[in-house]
This record gives sequence, C-alpha cells and structure tokens, in this order.
Amino acid sequence: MVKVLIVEDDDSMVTALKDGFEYEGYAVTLAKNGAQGLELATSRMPDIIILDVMLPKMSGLDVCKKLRSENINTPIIMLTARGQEIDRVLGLRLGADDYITKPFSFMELIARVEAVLRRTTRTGQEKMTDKPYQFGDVVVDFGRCEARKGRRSLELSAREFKLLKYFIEHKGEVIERDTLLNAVWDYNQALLTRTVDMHVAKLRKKLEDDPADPRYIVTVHRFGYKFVG
Amino acid sequence: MVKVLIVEDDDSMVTALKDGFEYEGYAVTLAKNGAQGLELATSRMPDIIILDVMLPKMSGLDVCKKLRSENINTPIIMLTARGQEIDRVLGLRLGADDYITKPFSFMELIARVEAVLRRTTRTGQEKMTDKPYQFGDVVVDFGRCEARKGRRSLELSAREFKLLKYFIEHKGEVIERDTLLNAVWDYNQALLTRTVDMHVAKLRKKLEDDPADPRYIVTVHRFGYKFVG
DNA sequence: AAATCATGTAAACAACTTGTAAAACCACCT
DNA sequence: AGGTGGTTTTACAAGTTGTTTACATGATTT
Repeated sequence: MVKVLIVEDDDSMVTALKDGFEYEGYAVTLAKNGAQGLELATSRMPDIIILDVMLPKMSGLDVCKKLRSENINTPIIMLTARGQEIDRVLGLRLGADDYITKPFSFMELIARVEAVLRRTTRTGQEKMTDKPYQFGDVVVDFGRCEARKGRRSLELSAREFKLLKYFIEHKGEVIERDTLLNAVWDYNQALLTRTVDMHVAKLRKKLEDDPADPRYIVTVHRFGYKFVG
Repeated sequence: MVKVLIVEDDDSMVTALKDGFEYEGYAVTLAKNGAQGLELATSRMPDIIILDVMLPKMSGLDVCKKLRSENINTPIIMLTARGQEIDRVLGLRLGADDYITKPFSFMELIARVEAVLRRTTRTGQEKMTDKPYQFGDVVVDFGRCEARKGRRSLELSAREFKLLKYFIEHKGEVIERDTLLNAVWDYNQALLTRTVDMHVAKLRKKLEDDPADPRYIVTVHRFGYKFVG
C-alpha cells in the first residue's frame, strides 16, 4: 500500500485530499505544520509527500530544503497558490519533484502523483511490498509478512523480514555489517556487536538448503555479506 | 504491459494519444473506425479502450453498445466534443466506464484511464456499502450498520464498524498501527497509545469464535494486524 | 604451522510487544 | 446534575523477540 503524507494547514483542503487519496487506495498521514511534517516524513517513511508551500511558521520550502539536506529523498509534490510562480523554480531547485497550482482538480493531482511515483520507482527498484519476491524455492511476500520455502511456511520475525528485505533490495552488492546496523537496526554507532551475524545465521537456517554452505546469503570475508538472488 | 485500444478518426488526435500512451509505457493499438474498433477489441483483447463518440459510419455509442451486448466488458473511456453532454448519460448507460470532454489535457486522460483500471482490476474491490460482507459465520452490512454472527446480532459501535471496514478493505495486507490511527481515527501524530489494540480486542471478542486465538484478525508481531477473510 | 583475526552459533539474558481488565474520560441526553 | 454508552488511558502480566556472551570453528597472514 502506497503511503502519502499530506502537509497542509487548511482544513477543507485536508479533508478533500484525505478522502480522495483514501478512495484511491493510499494510506494517508496528515500533518498540520512544517515541524510535524518533518517528523512524520522520517518516522512514517511515506512514499510521497504532498506539501503546501504556505504553512504557519515553517514554510513548505523550508521543509523541503530540510528534508533534502538530511538526505531524505522521498518524492515531494508542492502545492502553490496562484501567483507564486516564482516558487516553482525555487521549489524544484530545492528538491521538489513536481508542483501544482491551486486551484486544481484532484484528478490532476493524482495524475502527477502517479507520474512521479512511476518515474522514481522505474529507475530504482520496485516496491517490495507490492508483490511476492522469489529466489530458489523461497517466496517472500513482504506486504503480507509471509514466507515459504517450497511447500513449507516459514516463520520469520520482524527483524528477519527487514533484514531479508534489505538484502533483496541490494541484491548482488556486498554489504558491510555497519551498513546493515544502520539500515535495518537504527543504530548509528560503529559496530561493536555480533547481532548482525546472529540474524544472518537465523535467516540462513530458515532459507538455505544447507545453512552451513549458504547459497543465497554468502559471507564476504572481512567485508560483510552479499545476497545472491 | 497494459494494452490500450484507441478508436479515433482524427489523425492529429491519434498521433497525440499514441505518443502519450507509449511514453507512459502502454502498448497501443489503433482503429480508425467503429468496425475496425469492434474487431480489434475482440481480437487484441485490450485492457482499456479509448473510444471517440464521433466516428464515421458507426458511432462510438454503437460500438460500445455492441461490445456490451456481446458481453465484452473491457473498460471504455469515451471522448466527446463539448456540447455533447447528452451523450454522457447515454454513454454511461450504454456501458462506458468514464467519459472526457474535448479539449482535455493528456494528463487528465491518463488519470482517468488509471482510475478506471484501478477500479476494475482491484480484485472484487466493490464498495463495502453495496452488499453485506461475509466471513466465517459473520455477516456485516456496512450500508445498514448491522452485523451478525450466526443467529446472534452483534452490537458494533461506529468506531468498530469503521475499523472492521478498513480491515476488510485491506484483507490480507499487514496494517501498521500508525496506518490504522491515521485512517480510522484522525490522529495525525505518531503512535503513542494503545487505542488500536484496545479496539482490536473488542472486535475480536465479538467476531471471533475464540478471541484468545483469533482466526480473522491476526496479529503480526512488531508490524501490526492482518485481516484474513 | 603458528599466530592472528573473522565468523558461526548455542544459550543465557535483556528488551520490547501485546492482551486485557479496570479506571478515567467525554459527549450527549434526560 | 446524573446517567449512559462509547472511547481512551493506564497498568501490569504474559508472551515474543532481540542482544550479548562465550566459545568453537574457519580463514588469512607471516
């Protein structure tokens, strides 16, 4: 399910957008001001952000700039009022992906949202939650948190799902333990535990035909691990 | 790849549509008149048909009527010229899924195409208020706000209805508590209460045969809940 | 081959999540 | 005001998962 974050202070606009997006099958999160928007953009990890330029206290442009400066590259569509055309260039330069001028029809907005999502997901990987991923005789459905190996259903814990998801999204790359700790755990310190190894072992025990001689999650001595789909 | 059939006689329009759809990643088939349209609609089995109302010889309305009478339910979007508003009602009654009045922006058209495709491909995603929904020995009628389990009538509160409806509309997906709080409650902050769990417990007590070992609303540890219909 | 460093893994321990009952709260009605 | 029905919060027990430790095993270097 695609998650959209709407940052907007005008109530009637909020209602219209929320209803519209929900009807279209999006999961909606609302923020009434810039600060809250920033917070939710990181905590909820939306797939796209609808950001009004005119907001109390912190403007949409500031929110956008801040997010980008923190290397959060969630696509952003800006809402501007007529006559704020100048903001367009500025907005795009600050890292917005598209903009739309009020008043607009909801259909126009949704068209842009989908265009942006298409653009950004086409280049990168597809969303892992959309459809089951398969390798060998293993099938994983992240959207449903289900996994099976052959006929047998696998019980994966939340951490195992996240770890596996990261591996799959970075298929073929050598991934350092540090990187995993940062991405899958929310540690931001240097490595000092064996936690990652631990979980890799657990995953292997469940996924591999022969956990002692792994075929999918291979270790790259002195570097880390590599997933081979 | 999604296949679109364009039935249109005006060359410049054809070119514009063809280019646009191809850019968006559709596979385009062209027909210059109604008869050819009919033929290609059956032989190429497109996923959606763009059908101009004004066509030489056989009008778009006739094409539409003919297809529906042959039980071909491929979604159809009609193109009408301004002032043909009357055709709208007629068109929709004849089985078109949407219509759009010339002149229109391509973005508007693509939005409608995608809306229609979403509507029709969403597996059995009918409006929940249309008819009672059933799972196990439970029947819920959202239109009337009534529910029963076997012979017994269930007293569900408004919130419980809304929550259950959300679950049913997202059957099979794992839903985070955050998402529920945003969708069912109108909270716009990150999660900090146990309200969701509370209500899930109440629903289970009413719906499940054994609330302690739920079969319909199952918990996915560390992620959220999942409705299994 | 020995020394050194990296990885695998079981098991004890720690931390976090969830279920649930009861209390507090709230809006509405009489 | 008091009652009513629903909703939210609190609090704690029970359940589940995650982390660390400790040692064995394996790899690489000298």
